[in-house]
Order: sequence, then C-alpha cells, then structure tokens
Amino acid sequence: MPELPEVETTLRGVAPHIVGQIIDRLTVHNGSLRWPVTEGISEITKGQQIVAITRRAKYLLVELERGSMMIHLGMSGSLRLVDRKTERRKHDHIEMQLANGVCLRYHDPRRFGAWLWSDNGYPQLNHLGPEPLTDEFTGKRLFELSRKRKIAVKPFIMDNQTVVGVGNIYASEALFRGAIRPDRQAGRISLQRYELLAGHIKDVLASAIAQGGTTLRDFVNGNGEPGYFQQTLMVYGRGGQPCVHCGKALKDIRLGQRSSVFCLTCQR
DNA sequence: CTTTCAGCCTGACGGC
DNA sequence: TGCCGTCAGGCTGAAA
Repeated sequence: MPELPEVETTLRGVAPHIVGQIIDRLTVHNGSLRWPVTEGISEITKGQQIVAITRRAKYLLVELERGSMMIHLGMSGSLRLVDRKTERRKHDHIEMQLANGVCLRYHDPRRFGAWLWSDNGYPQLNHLGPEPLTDEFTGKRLFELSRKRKIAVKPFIMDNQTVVGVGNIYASEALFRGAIRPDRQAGRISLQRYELLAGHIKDVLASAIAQGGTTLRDFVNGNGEPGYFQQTLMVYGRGGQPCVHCGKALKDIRLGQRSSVFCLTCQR
C-alpha cells in the first residue's frame, strides 16, 4: 500500500503508543511474507523493551534492547493499534501485545511486506540513496547521477539508489508539476529542470505527510484514521480525464511495468 | 556496468 | 451467478 508518506504517517501514529513499552507477546500467525519472518522471533523479543521506532526509506525500524525489528508494508500492508480483545481480521499475520494493553497488528493481504529481527543490521538498507526530505537530495544529484543514462526519468526517480521513498503516485505527481514527460530519457534533462523537479518531489511528499498520507484501498494509519491526500492528485489514476491545466485528456502509458499518467501538452 | 522483466500474493473490478 | 483477464501503493534477483 504505502508510499513514503503513508509509512511516515504510520510511524507517527504508532510511536507514542509503543515506545518505552515492554513486549508481552509477539505472535506470528502467518510468517510467509516476502522473506520468512525471523525464526524464533517470539522468544527473542519476549520481555524486551521497545527503545525507539525510526524510518529509513519505507522500512520501519523498531529498536529493542537487543537488536531491532525491520518492518516493511510492501504493497498492501498496514499496522493498526487495537485493544487486545479486538477480533483478528483476515490477513492479520502478526500481532504484538504490549504490557500497557495495546496490541499492534500487522495486516497484509498480498504478503509482499516483511517483519524481521536482527542484531546485525539489514543488507536491504546498505545501498539506499538519500532521504528525499533532506539536504542530501538535490537537483544536482539527479543531474549528475543521470548523465549518460538512457533510462526514462520516471523509473530513474523511483530507483531507491537515486533517492528513496518516491513511489508511483508521487513520481507521477512530481513530474506533472515539473512539466516533464515520464518517458523522457533521464540523461537528457537539464540541471535547471532537475532542480525544479527535486523541489516538486520534496513538496509533494511533504504535503502528503502533512495531510496524513493517501487513503488507498485498505490504508489506515496507526490510529485507524484514514488520510485524504488522494483528493489533490492531479494525474495519478486520472488517465483519460481532463488535464487540470489545459483540459486535454491525460495519457496513460506503461513504463517499467507501472502505469504512468501524464499530459502530452503540459509535460515535455 | 545498465536496463528490463518475471515473480512474489490476494482482491477488486469489468467484460462476457 | 460465475469465470477470466487485468490491474494494484514495492522490491528483488536474474536475464538481456
């Protein structure tokens, strides 16, 4: 489900309720996720205190006294805080009961997500690009990394080595705001245009986070409150509908297996 | 090296 | 009503 704003919204919703708490019991109902849930995770985590929860790219990192858990929501995952008496729903694969009575449930119909424990770091985090909302991420970086690259700009900005956390929705929206065709070769875009694009990526992510994340399908944040950023999407999911600027029908093409909606007139 | 592509899963939706 | 194909927010590993 989530793009970065949804993960960030989940983090913010969940953190105040779980940090500092002791794990009474972690139960794995279905450990068959993208990678098998760490063998013995229930025994390892029992009685440990949650020291902190942070985010790197779309990975949530739950720091324990010994080691950490890394959670990814994949395409359809979500975390919810419920009372422990609340009945489990279908696809609630993992639940973590805390000493304060709160229960964190991991729900993921497609099971593309992950829930791992390690005291030795995670290789998935090794080659990630910068966080988009930091000064490490700039138009200059996009320009320099893209020289001589033939890849289309949309998959280029969605590549986690370029910058993390830019998924299909926000890539589409940022390119529209930057007036760049998603299928334009990454290596043929000027520094000036990349500087504008980087700014749009930051704006679109920051405003989505500010609004509490996009509600799509089964997304709910950690408090069970839906976000509502979808109301301001200008191209994503609007193929065939009129462009908000010029009124012409938006084009829908596929790039790297992903649908890409854009305006033939406004984006070049 | 860069780029593309199949695959991991379930569920929703549209066409017949 | 059901069956079938297509599509969906991500990411990996292998092939080209």
